[in-house]
Amino acid sequence: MKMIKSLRGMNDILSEDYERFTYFIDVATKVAQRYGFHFIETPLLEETALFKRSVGESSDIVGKEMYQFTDKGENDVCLRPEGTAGVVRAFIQKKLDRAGGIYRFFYHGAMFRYERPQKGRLRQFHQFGVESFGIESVYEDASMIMMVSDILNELSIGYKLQINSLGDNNCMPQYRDNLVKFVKNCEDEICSDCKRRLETNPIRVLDCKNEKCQELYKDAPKLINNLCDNCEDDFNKLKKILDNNGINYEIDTNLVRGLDYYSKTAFEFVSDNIGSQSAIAGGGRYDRLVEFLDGKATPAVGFAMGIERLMELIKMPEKKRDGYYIGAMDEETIELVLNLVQKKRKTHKVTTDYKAKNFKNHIKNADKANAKYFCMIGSNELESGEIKVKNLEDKTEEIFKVKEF
RNA sequence: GUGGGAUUAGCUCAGUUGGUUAGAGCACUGGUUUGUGGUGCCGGGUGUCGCGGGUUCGAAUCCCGUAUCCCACCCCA
Repeated sequence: MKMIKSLRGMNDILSEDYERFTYFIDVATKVAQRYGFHFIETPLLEETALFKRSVGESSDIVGKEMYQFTDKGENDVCLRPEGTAGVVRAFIQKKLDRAGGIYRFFYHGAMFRYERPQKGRLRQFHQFGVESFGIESVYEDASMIMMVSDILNELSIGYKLQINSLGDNNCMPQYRDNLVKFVKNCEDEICSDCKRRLETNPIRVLDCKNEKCQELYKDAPKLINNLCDNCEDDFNKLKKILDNNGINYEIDTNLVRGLDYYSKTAFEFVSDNIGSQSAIAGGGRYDRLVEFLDGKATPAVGFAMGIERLMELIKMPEKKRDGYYIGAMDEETIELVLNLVQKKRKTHKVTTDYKAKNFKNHIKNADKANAKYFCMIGSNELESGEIKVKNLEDKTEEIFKVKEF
């Protein structure tokens, strides 16, 4: 019979990986809560229309790169490819846009994209993200960047921060036209990918990997030099806040977003240590998305980080010995041992072995289990009613009465 | 979707121009030094050589297909 394996690009997370995984979630959760964010859980499955509308019909994304299917009720549904759309939908559905005020959410969970897998790029992967609603001020953008920085610092992950401004309705469309005009002038020389981008998503020519194209675009207009007053003002403020808080960054005029609802602040944290899929966190302002999804216009900003990519970069804190190991030396003491184990488990981590073994074997087990305290029960202990408990860290021993242990 | 590399023990990997019975380290496991630790010693599974075909007297080795992983591109919400 053929062995059943997990689907392509879908991994199990266990043992060491799981420890790293939960360690990341714990740290990120703690930091997000310090910034005043609250957990939100949204469904893994949503109506396809939600993503169609938020992402737009433009590129390959819809249909080609989403897990889309018709369910038994004939609904066109989709496994969520990202977290923002669902959170925004929930925000609108709970009428928080009408209620007014400030709402800050964080989430983490599985996302699904039907792509060809690479390292740090799976079909089922996990993201941690936050979304903030109701704040127009660029200070929120800045504090979001600082939040990511805090998380990465606590995990001892090195990074580079890149920022850019995407402009808004006033300046972006005009800039796009100018860029298209510029690129059309050298259309004969650009690569075939860029020719296609010119039609589908012109801004994306800016981060083309072809060296020849980059050479051609060297003198292309830069959005950063064509921002309207409001956008420029905010971008300057952002830089100032980051400077004031000792956050290093570089301005990457080629850092772009494909989708229409993004505006103003865009940022990305990248690592040198994980190959071409180097972005470990990305975010920005999306003041238009709530309205796109039929809510009342609400300014918003958020970010998401890919947990699998971060996992290989996390430096775990040193493991400490923890809990007890209790072993039986003779057949007749096994029952007593198991009683003590159960009693102790009300308050501590306890490992044991169901077989009577000699001292060496037990202490080996204790060591493997990374126990902090070690005790053994044999005929001697049965007679005296006393047991020795050894601290495996500092090698001291203490004697307890069995009843009081 | 496009191009390239890989797949042998639980893990990391050897494996001769195709030749008889398939290798190391670690891990695992049994015994043992008869009560104080990451040991020592003796022994042991370590295996459909990714899967399916083909060539051959004979395939881990050569050929074709396929799956998965890795690398780069596309895309990146």
